[in-house]
Amino acid sequence: MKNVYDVLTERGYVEQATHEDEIRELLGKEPVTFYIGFDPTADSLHVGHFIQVMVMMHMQQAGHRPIALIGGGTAMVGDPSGRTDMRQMLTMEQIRKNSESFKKQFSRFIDFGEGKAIMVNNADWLLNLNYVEFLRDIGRHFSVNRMLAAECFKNRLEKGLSFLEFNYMLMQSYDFLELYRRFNCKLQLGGNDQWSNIIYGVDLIRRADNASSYGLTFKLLVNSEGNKMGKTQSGAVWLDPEKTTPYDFYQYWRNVDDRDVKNCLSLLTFMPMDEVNRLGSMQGSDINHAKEVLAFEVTKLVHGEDEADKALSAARALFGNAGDSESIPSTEFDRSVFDKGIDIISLLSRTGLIATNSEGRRLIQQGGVYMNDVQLTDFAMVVTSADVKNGKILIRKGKKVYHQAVVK
RNA sequence: GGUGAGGUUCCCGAGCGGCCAAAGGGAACAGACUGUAAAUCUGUCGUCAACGACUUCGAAGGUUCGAAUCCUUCCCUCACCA
Repeated sequence: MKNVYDVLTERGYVEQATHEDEIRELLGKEPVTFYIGFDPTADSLHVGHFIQVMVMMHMQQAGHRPIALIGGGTAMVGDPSGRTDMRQMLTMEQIRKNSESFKKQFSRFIDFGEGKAIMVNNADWLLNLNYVEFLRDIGRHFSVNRMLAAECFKNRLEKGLSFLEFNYMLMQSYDFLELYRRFNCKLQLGGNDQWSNIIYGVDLIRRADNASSYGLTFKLLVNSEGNKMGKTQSGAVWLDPEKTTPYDFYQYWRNVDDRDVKNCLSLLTFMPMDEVNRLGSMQGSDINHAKEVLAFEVTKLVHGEDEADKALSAARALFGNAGDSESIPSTEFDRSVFDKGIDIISLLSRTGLIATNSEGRRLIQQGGVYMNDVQLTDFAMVVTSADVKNGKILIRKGKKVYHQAVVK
């Protein structure tokens, strides 16, 4: 069997490693317990987290034991890495709720059965630390001079960094030490923005327990222009179907830039690499096929095959002419609404396609709204039962945002 | 605690008594072109019962016919000093 380190490298996950050769050797010869931390700063994981989860899945498949660490304690502080300003502080209650959501989502991807994986929350050990004790045991191993030189604080030194956040690094390092002691966890993985935090953890384990540990970071999911992927006008692309519908999720991947297709296939699906290479190197409009595969595969992983099928089918119905349009996002309306008639602006507003009435008028004036594939020109028009086709009205905003009003 | 510089519409950033719903850029949205791609071009981009009205320039008061612009107090940020 192929060494998982080589798999991760080949697929393009790996960015930096503390000890490349040792890690590779270790992963090749024995099951290794490793961890990745996730701070519950929102009520759902998003695609940025998903790439980390993918790594965990690869590792678990190779026989290693993942620890999914939920940062209930560290979220109280907030990681300053790569940020230009301080995070909004979360309340205990929010963090607790978010942690619960994370927990559920992890269980969908990772097998937590009998010793195969562990889920922990660092709130369990961080929240009850004694300040002075912590400073004496842990704090003494940290050099402020070195910390200030760390990449992750760089722009914060210009913009301002509170002592609260400055401590984040110590807490994360302490997590690693704690997991090393509890579970013999010798390897910490993370996004490349975590590099500083990780190497200080490795350092701490050496200083405190005189033991070796390792760190490995992964590429962040960025597009060909270097911008973080997984952001849309309406926020992040979430894994929670309530927050990002499977259809929208599918569409996000269906619409990636040509140049990102290969990278996404390799990072976000389990497709064999020769297939990834074949699809990723398609040229011209052929690459649309590869995008369809990408969207389908990622949606399948996250939402299951049923949802992926539905999304694929809906997309084909709307953009081609095959497939059925069942699972296009929809809003239900009472029959009486159309019997009476409803002005188009209110209709758009109730479907959530527009945020304000002005936006709706503008859209129509610009020719950006279609009803049953007919471009609208009059924003004062009234929609009635006569416009209902087969119990629904298909509304299109712009070129590719579809919504249907379903009559109940 | 002292001194200095600041807080402007999603972001960056001009404006410093009327011509300001506020330049410019970015993001975003729509149109054209396309392949549900990119690039490019055009338009839009506070709200509303919309040729007008209303609410915005950290907060609250005040001066003025008139304030984002001046004054007072307060809150916050940054820099240097302590």
